[in-house]
Amino acid sequence: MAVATKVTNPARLPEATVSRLPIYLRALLEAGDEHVVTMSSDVLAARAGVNAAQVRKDLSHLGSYGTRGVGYDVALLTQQISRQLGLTHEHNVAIVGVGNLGHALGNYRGFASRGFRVVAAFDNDPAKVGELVGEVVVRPLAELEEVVRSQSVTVALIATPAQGAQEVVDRLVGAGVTSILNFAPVVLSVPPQVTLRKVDLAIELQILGYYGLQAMLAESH
Amino acid sequence: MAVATKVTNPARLPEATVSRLPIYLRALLEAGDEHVVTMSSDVLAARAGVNAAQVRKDLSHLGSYGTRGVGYDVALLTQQISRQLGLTHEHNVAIVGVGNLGHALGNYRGFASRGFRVVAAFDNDPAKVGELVGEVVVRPLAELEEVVRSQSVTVALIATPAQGAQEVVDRLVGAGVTSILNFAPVVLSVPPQVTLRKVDLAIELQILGYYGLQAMLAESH
DNA sequence: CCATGTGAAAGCGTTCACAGCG
DNA sequence: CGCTGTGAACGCTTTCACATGG
Repeated sequence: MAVATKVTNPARLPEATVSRLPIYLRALLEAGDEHVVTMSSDVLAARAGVNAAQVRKDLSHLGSYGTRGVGYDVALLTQQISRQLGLTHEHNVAIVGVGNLGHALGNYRGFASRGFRVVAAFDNDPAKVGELVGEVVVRPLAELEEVVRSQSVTVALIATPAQGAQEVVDRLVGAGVTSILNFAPVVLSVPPQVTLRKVDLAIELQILGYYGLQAMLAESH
Repeated sequence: MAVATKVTNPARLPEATVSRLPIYLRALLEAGDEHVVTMSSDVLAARAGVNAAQVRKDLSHLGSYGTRGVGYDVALLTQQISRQLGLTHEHNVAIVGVGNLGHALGNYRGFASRGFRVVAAFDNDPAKVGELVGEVVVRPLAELEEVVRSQSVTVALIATPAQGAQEVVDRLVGAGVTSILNFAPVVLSVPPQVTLRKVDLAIELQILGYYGLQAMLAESH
């Protein structure tokens, strides 16, 4: 009934599509660097490591940015995906927990490239306060709310031990953070309007362990 | 037609189930530490952050290890999941690429706990060769095949820059590695008998960016 | 009586196959 | 003619609802 607006329609994308858009974007940026002007779904699929039909279906959700018989304009598609992902906006990031991982995150190149900027780091160990991680000075956890608010932090990376993590998350959310990436080996809860994703090395290894075992068993008939 | 053997049947588990077993396992280990003897699917679900029906369906794939009217025996279920995940086997791990991330991986506690042991680290920067990462000495990439074979490495963590990664993977696979966890921001190819999983910070951030943007748009009607 | 284990239903995601358009 | 965009088919995952059994 309702006539859907077409190109400017901010319709929700399927989750699976959202999770692949950054892969397409990376492939397109690399292609752009190589001065590739146009790309078919076949080629993009090969570069992204997925099926060509999947690429077309995913991209069709963004609108109609391809040309039949030709392919997709690399520059145009790059721009459309960037816009959808909100990479045109700036995201201020805080790192909580400055152990080995926190340091690695702070020094990671690839934030700045696409609109993410680390503006604060926190740790509850007084010995670490004052250290430099990436380009910011480590502050005590007590200053978390104040800094999150004053620096307009919307994204947080949790690199604390498991035990303190839920409390940290509650405080971050209370101070206005809306997106959280959790590296701590613990299940965290957030209110529904906050997005929480996790990166868990131990879990990934155990999954690899399962398939490794299956391969061994298959090998020995 | 074929009569399926029951408990000892090493049937393939659904992928989605495999990816949740490590979460259940962690919850069960924590419960064990708290001297919890028995757990219902409701409680386990709450601790794992999933739906109770999901827990029961997942666990039903392992066999029938619950007691109706009571719940699951924590010790028994812990043991069954560990066995399924191959955690009773030892997995020798190599880290390739010893930058910030490689160091963080090398120092990560949580390998040893469940059958994974870092036995080698490699880097092609001569300045890094000889450094200590975790408990192993960094070796030059030239020694990769020799060490993978002599140390029976089956699992590799790729923490190199994007450009060298595919070549490293090819060499690892050639030398007998069967499971790879890729941290480099690039799409890698492996033969079908090798399991490849990826952890990609830039992609995770961009996904967060999408949902963060959606939340902002929703907020302003 | 209570919680498991499981068919059945509903929901998503992927892949196919081809109509349609440049 | 070639490649996109898409309806339809298929398969996997989640959730429901309840029969089953300790």
